[in-house]
Parts: sequence; C-alpha cells; structure tokens
Amino acid sequence: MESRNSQLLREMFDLLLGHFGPQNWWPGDTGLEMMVGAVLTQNTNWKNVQKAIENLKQKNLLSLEALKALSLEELAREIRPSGYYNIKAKRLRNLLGFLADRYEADLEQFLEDTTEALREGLLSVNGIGPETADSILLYAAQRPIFVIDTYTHRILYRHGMIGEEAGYYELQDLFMDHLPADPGFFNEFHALIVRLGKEYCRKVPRCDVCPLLQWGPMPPDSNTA
DNA sequence: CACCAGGCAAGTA
DNA sequence: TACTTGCATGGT
Repeated sequence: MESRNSQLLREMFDLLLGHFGPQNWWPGDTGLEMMVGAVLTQNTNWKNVQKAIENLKQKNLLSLEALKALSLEELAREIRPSGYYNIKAKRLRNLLGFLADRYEADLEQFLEDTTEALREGLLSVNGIGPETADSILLYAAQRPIFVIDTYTHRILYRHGMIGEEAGYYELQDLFMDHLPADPGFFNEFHALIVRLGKEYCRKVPRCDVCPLLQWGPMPPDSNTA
C-alpha cells in the first residue's frame, strides 16, 4: 500500500489540475530573472514583483554585471514596487556576492553544482531561507525540489494531513517521499496549491469550505484571532 | 477603512 | 529555545 498520503496527494493534484488547468508559473526568461524573482516575492504579491523586474529589464539591469554595478540605493529604487525594497536590495546584493565568491559570478557554473551544495550555499546567504532557496533550486536550476509555502501548510493542515505545528521539512518530506521526483510536476503542483489557497483557503474567519478537497476535517487556525 | 501577499532575520525573554 | 517585531508597496 504505497501509503495513503501518496494516494491523497495524487488525488489532490488531479482535482486541482482538472479544475484550474495548468498554471504556467514563473515564466522567467533566464535563470537570473527567476533567482531575482525568488527574493523579491518574499511575503509579496507576484504582481508587484513583476513591476520591479520590469523596471530592471527596461533599463538593461537584469544581468550579474549590471546589478553588481548598482549602488544599494539605486537597486532599492528600481525594485521599489516589490515592497521591503531596502532589505531586498541587500538580499539581492548578498546573493550576487555569493555567486561571485563561490561560482566566479558564472551562472553556468552555479547551475552545474550538485543540488546539495547549491542548497547549503543558498541557505548560508543572509536573506535566503528554505522557501527562497528551494524556489531557486526548482525554477532556476530545475531540480526536483518541492517548494513549501504558507498556503501549503494551511491547506494540508485544514485537511488533516499534518499537525498545525508541522515544520517546513516535515511538509517537504511529505511531498518528496511520496511523489516522483519530477521538477515539472513539482512546479505545477506547487502553483496549483497556491491558486487554491488564494481562492478558497484563506485565513479565518474568511475561510470557506474547500469545494474541491473534502476528504478531511478542516480545523481553524488557532493563532489567528 | 482593514487586510493581505510564492518570507526572513533580528531582537527579546 | 520560543515568541515577537520590522520590513513596505500595491491591490481588493
């Protein structure tokens, strides 16, 4: 019995794909664009991130050389629409420094490294946590890593598949231990989860009963007044 | 007007 | 170790 979780997750994916269709997420043109997007989207609507990225693109600043040449103030001004622009400018700067130190500022070199080394390195950068690191691994480097976010936690919790206190890696293992390691599949699944979260699985008290996935109980969030 | 968004780090006890 | 707070714009 290839575990009940495996069945649930596959059923979940089929329902979501059938209902929403393919999401075609992260249509970033380059690896660098997706890495920058991964940082800029921290706790931020993707639409705001697009504006920031568009600013960089229009001024031909979306390259390692051009970004490195910008002062922190200039960089912050360009990414202003993405919010938290001062701290995100620093974080992008930290990421650029990491690429320079470890990979000679060569994205090809970066993308050839092992998944384990990349992940460990990315997590050592101030401003890059588990989700940002995994987003870069999945989208930019196309590694079979499942990205966990707040929606994933909320949805699985409300459907009784995890405890409320479950951590990032507990959730990630749930997906990665029970599903085939396919980057395209992980990409689509994560995008569909976010889509479901946005439309149906919001915070209490604006939480509706999910119309798609009704196989489990749906407890409220205890820590949201 | 309030609330939220593909998080993370620093400060506090 | 376990909470709490700062970061900030733009859309509903």
